[in-house]
Amino acid sequence: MIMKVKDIAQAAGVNPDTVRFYTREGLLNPTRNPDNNYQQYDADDLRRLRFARKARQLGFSLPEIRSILDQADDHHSPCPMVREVFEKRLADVEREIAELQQLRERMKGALEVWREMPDGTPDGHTICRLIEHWDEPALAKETEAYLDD
Amino acid sequence: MIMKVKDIAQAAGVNPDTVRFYTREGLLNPTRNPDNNYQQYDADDLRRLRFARKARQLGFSLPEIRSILDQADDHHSPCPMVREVFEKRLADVEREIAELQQLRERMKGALEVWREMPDGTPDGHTICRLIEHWDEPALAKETEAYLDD
DNA sequence: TAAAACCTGTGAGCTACTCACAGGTCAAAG
DNA sequence: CTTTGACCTGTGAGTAGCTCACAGGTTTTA
Repeated sequence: MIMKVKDIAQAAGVNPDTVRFYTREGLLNPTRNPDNNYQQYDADDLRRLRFARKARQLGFSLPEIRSILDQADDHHSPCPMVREVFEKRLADVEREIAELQQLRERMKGALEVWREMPDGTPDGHTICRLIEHWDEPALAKETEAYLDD
Repeated sequence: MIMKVKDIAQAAGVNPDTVRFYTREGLLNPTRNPDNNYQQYDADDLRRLRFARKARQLGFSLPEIRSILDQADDHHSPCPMVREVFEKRLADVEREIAELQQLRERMKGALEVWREMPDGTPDGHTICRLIEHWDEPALAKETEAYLDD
């Protein structure tokens, strides 16, 4: 089964440019049609592409995916590494969720407060009191420790 | 009050490079010391910088912030726009949270399933069964509708 | 046979910084 | 008075993962 860029892109549900990009990045290994210089993708490439997309959904980076693919090519089992990276990613996701939830609560609180505040025209001292009266509890003591994060 | 890059950066708790970047982007309007060509920031710049940082924490983009600042310079009240963009951002954050929570559940489910799966060496048909046996319910019917998102 | 639709590679654009570089300036220490 | 170190300057590249634009070649369809 020989596929051109658009064919394999369609079969995997991605943008043809993504296929080209993954090819550039070495995740796919198409052959060449010597007649017209077109890329020729086969079933193995499709498998790799679908794998890469699934891994991306799971939060793996392209270098991680490439390294999994490379190990698989060398007949090593990449799965232990997958488990490891996966657990790290799960922790990342949990942290991201916690941060976003915190942000959401702060935004909701701000909206509450803002409901009673007038708009007001900037007067040289105030730019937008809606935002200036937003307190960010996370960033106290600004004048110190500006290189710590 | 005249401040050099490092001073204002420290006062706002940001990296000096960020100050330079914001200056390049037109968010800050320092004057020049003709003697040595150094940037001179004043209290107004500090106010703008602090405002910009707070707005960033709220999820505003730099173009949005610049437009708020510009409107404030023209003595218009930017606050109605702020309320509007803010509510959009809140909706974005809620959506992000929902997506991440979905992802987390799927990841947890996958870890459950994987606990019973052997690692297995790739055999030419299978790359990493851990990931290949991950089902993504969100992306059904891959071969159709690949341009819909 | 001509237009439409595809293919090619390369390069830029997106976001919000951060860092590196090469060279100029300035304050305190010797 | 000179040296040393810390600061300043602007520009350009790098980050992640695509996406799009461009200019030109090829294949399919009418």
